[in-house]
Amino acid sequence: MAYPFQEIETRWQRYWEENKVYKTDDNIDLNKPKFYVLDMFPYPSGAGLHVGHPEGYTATDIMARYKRMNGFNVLHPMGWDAFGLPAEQYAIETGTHPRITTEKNINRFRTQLKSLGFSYDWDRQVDTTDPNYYKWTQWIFIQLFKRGLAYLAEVPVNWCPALGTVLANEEVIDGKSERGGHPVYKRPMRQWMLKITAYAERLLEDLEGLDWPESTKEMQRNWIGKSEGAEVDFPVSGHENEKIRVFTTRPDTLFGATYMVLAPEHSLINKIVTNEYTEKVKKYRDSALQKSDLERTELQKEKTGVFTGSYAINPTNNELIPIWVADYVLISYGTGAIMAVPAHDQRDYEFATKFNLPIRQVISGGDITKEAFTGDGLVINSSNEAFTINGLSVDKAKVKITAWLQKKGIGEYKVNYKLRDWLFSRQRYWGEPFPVLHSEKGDIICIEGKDLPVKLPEIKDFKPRTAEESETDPLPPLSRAPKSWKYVEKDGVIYHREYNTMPQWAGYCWYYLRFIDPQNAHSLVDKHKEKYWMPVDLYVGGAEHSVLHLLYARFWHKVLYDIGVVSTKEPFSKLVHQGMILGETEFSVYYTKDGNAISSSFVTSDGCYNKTGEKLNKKKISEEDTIKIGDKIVLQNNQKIEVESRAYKMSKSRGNVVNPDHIVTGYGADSLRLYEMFMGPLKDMKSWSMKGVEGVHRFLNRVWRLFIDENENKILGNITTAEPDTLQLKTLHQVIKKVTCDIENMQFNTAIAALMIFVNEANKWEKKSRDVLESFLLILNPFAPHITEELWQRIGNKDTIAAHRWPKYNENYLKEDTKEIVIQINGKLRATMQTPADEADNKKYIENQALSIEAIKSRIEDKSILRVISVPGKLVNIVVK
RNA sequence: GCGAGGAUGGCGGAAUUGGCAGACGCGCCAGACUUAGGAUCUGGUGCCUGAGAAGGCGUGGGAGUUCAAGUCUCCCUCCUCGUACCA
Repeated sequence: MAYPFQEIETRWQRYWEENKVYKTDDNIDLNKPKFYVLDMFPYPSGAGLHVGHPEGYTATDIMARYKRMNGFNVLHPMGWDAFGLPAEQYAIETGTHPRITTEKNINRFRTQLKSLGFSYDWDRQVDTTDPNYYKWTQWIFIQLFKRGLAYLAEVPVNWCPALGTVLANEEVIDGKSERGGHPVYKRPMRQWMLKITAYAERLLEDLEGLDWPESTKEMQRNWIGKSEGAEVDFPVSGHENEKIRVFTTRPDTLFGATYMVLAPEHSLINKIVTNEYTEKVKKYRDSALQKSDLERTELQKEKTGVFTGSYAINPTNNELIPIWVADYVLISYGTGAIMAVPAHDQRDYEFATKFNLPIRQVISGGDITKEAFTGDGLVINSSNEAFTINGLSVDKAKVKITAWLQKKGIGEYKVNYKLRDWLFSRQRYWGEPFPVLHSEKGDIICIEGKDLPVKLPEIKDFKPRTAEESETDPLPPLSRAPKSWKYVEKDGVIYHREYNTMPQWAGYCWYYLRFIDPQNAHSLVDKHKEKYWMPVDLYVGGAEHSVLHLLYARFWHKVLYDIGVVSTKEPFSKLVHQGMILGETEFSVYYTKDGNAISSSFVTSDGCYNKTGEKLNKKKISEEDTIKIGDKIVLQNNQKIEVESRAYKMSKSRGNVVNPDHIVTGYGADSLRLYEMFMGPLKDMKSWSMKGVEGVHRFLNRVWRLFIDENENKILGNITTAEPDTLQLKTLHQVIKKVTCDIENMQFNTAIAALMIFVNEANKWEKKSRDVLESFLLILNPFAPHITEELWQRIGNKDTIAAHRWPKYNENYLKEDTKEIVIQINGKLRATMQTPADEADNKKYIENQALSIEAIKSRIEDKSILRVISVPGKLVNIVVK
C-alpha cells in the first residue's frame, strides 16, 4: 500500500551519518563558490520539536542540498541556544542540575532533527553552555569592556520580582516581561551595561544594504528611533546656577513653550521645589516611582502631574513659565525634561487643558481650541527685539532658531536615539559567568588568557531571591557559590567574582561565527576561514527575533569588525522569516447560559454577547456541521446562526499542537518536509491540515509507483534505456526549469506543484526513460531526500544521489510547434487558435487569422471594427461597436 | 493613535512586464476495480441562468486610468503583525 518509508528513512539516515555525506571539510577547494545557510538555532526545550521548527529548517535544507548539487561549498550547521530560564526553573522545582536537563533535551532535539533528514554537518554543532564555547563569549565581553563598551552603572532597570531578575528594555513588552508576562518595575540598580548606543548610527545606516524583510528593517529603525532637533537650556528663576536642559524636535515652537515638565526621577526637582509644594511633589514622585511601567503607560490615559512652585525662563521672550513634574515625561529619553508647547503637541495639549496652563499658537493652521496642531505651517507670534522667525516654514525656522541658540550659547543641534544601552546582567544561575574580578576598592580586572573560561560553579540552590522585599538588592544564585569560587587572590589582593550572569542573548550573538571553526582553541574563529565563509548568505528564523537577537548580534558583529576579528560589516546578508504555523481551522458556536446559539457577528472579541454583555460559552463543532451561504459560514441545521471559523496558534492548553514525531511515524519525514513546504509561501502564516499531509503523502506514493512494481517489489519493466520522446523531454525540461527557478526564489510550494504535474504526466507514459526519471529524482531530492536516495539506488546507481549535479534544462526541448493565441472581442475571451510558432509573433498574420475564425466572424458581422490590438505570441483583441 | 503586511472557489493557495483568473493539493460528485473501501485508478468540479447549445457574473466594497486590471491610481471596510506618552 504505502511505500515503506520507515525502513527507507532509517536506512538512509544511518548511511548519511556513517559516511559523513554532509560534512563540510576544513580543507575545501577555495576556488568553488560558497554558500553559508543558517537556521536560528533552537532553545532545546523539554517539549521537544514542534512543527514550527521543521518549517524553516526544511527550507534551509532544500537550499543547502540544491547549492551543493550546483557545485557550491555549503556550510549548513546546527547547534543549541541552551542557556536560559526553563532549565533553571526546572532545576528550582526539582533540584535537577540544569546541565542534566539541558543535555537530555539536546539529545532529544538532535534525535528528532536527524529523523527529519536534515543535511547538517553535525561535527560542527555548538552548544552555548559548553565551557569551550562560552570561553569565547567571555572573551568577547572582555573586548567590549576594554573598549569602554561594557560598564557598570547605577541605572533605573526593569526589575521583575516574579522572575527575580532584571530585564533588558527589549525584553519588556507592554510593561510586562516577555517571558511569562509578569509585571516589571523600574528601580535603580548597579548593573552591567553594553554601550550599544555608541553604534546607533551605524546600526541604522547599515540596514540599508541588507536583503532583509522591510518590516524587520523598519522595526529596527523604529527601535533605534533617531530624531533630530535641538537641546535648549532654560534658566530657573531664583536659582542662578541651575538650568533645565531639554531636548526638542521642534525648536521652531520655542516661543510657544508655556511651561516645563520634569520626569519624576529628575535630579533637579529637590533643588527647585518650593516649600509650599514639597509635600505634594514628594507624594507624587513616590507614587510615580512605585508604579509599574504598565501602570504608567497603558492603563493611565489621563495625564497627572504637580506644580513645583518654581518657574523657568523662556529664553526667547524671558517669560516666566511654571515648572511641573509629570510622569508623562520619561527620565530615560532625551534629558528627562521637556519644554511644553501645548499648541503644537498633543500630549502637552492634554496636560495644559487639564491643568489650565496657557496655550499659545506659534504655527499657523489647525484649530487649537479643539486640539494641538502638529502639521506644517508658517511661524507666527515668534519674535523678540533681537530676532524673529515669523513667516518662516517649520523647517526653515528650525534651522534659524537653532543657529541663534548656538550663537547665544544656550542650545545646540542634537540627534537623539530612542535606543538605550543594553542591560547585560541577569540574576540567574544558568548563564555565562562574567570574566571579571572586583576588588574591595571597587576596581575591576579582567580574567584573560589561560584563566578562561570562568566556569559556572556547582551550587545546590538555584533560586534567585525573588525579592518581594523589593527595597533590598536581589542576591543572584552565584552569591551562594562556594568561597573557593567566589574569592580569588591576585598579586596579594583578594578579589571577588561577579555574581550576575549574562543574558541568554549573549551566546546567541555570535554562534554563526563559531560554526565556521568550532574546535579552534586559539581564537574565536580562524581569520582565513572567516574570510571565506562570511557573511551568512541566507539566514532563516522567526520574526520574533526582529529586534532582540538581530539587533544585538549586529552590534557585536560591528564591534568584532572594528577589532579585526571579522571581515564584514554585517553578519547576515539575506534574512527570511518563516511564517507561523497555526493549528487546524476550528469552527465554533457561541451559546448563552440558557443554551441559545448566538451568531458570531454579535460576539465581542472577548467572547461576550454584544447586546447583553453576557459572557458566552464557546463550543467547538465539526466542519461537517457547517455550511457556507454567501460570505457567511452558518450552522447546517440552523442557518440563522453564524459560525466562527478561525485557526489558532498551537498551544498545549488549546490542545491543537501537532507533534512532528507523529507525522514522521505515520507518513514519513519526506511527507512532513514536503507538506510544510507545500502549505503555502514560506513567509506566510498558515494553518495546519492533516488532509494536506495525506495529499503530499499520496504524491510520494505515486512517485514510488512510478518506479516500483509493488507486487514484485522491484523496478518496473517499462523503465528503459531507450531515448525519450520529445513530449517526455519537454515535460522533463519544463519541470527542471520551473523547480530551478522556484528554488532560487524560495517559492517551494509552486516547485512542488510542478513536481506533481510531472508525476501526473509521467504516470501516463507507457515506456519511461531511465535518464528522464533520474533527472526527476535529482530535482525532487532536496525536498524528499530519503525516497529519492532509495529510488536512485534501486534504479541502478551505487553512490549517493547527493553527489550528483543538478540537471540543466535545455530551452530547445521547451520549444512549441504551435502557440495558442487568445482572441478577445472588447476584452472578453471569445476564442482561441493554434498558430504555427514561427508565425505567432507576426501581428498581421495573427490578426488576419483571428478575423477569419467562424465564431469571431459571426459575432462581429453586424458591428464595425474600431481597432484591433495584438500582442505577439499572446492575443488579439478586436474592439467593435 | 502610528507603522508594516494582507483580503482570490467549499478550503490551502497559483497567476514574469497589465494580456485565457482559479495551476497544484484538499474537499466534493460520478464511474472503474473490489467481499469491502477511509486503498488505488479514470473523469468532473468558481457562481448563477439553461434540458442543452450557450449566456451572464466573478479576485473584500466603491470610483478611476486602459483596447484590456487580481495586477496601476484614489477612497472605504475588515483582518494579522509590530509599536505605543520617545518630546
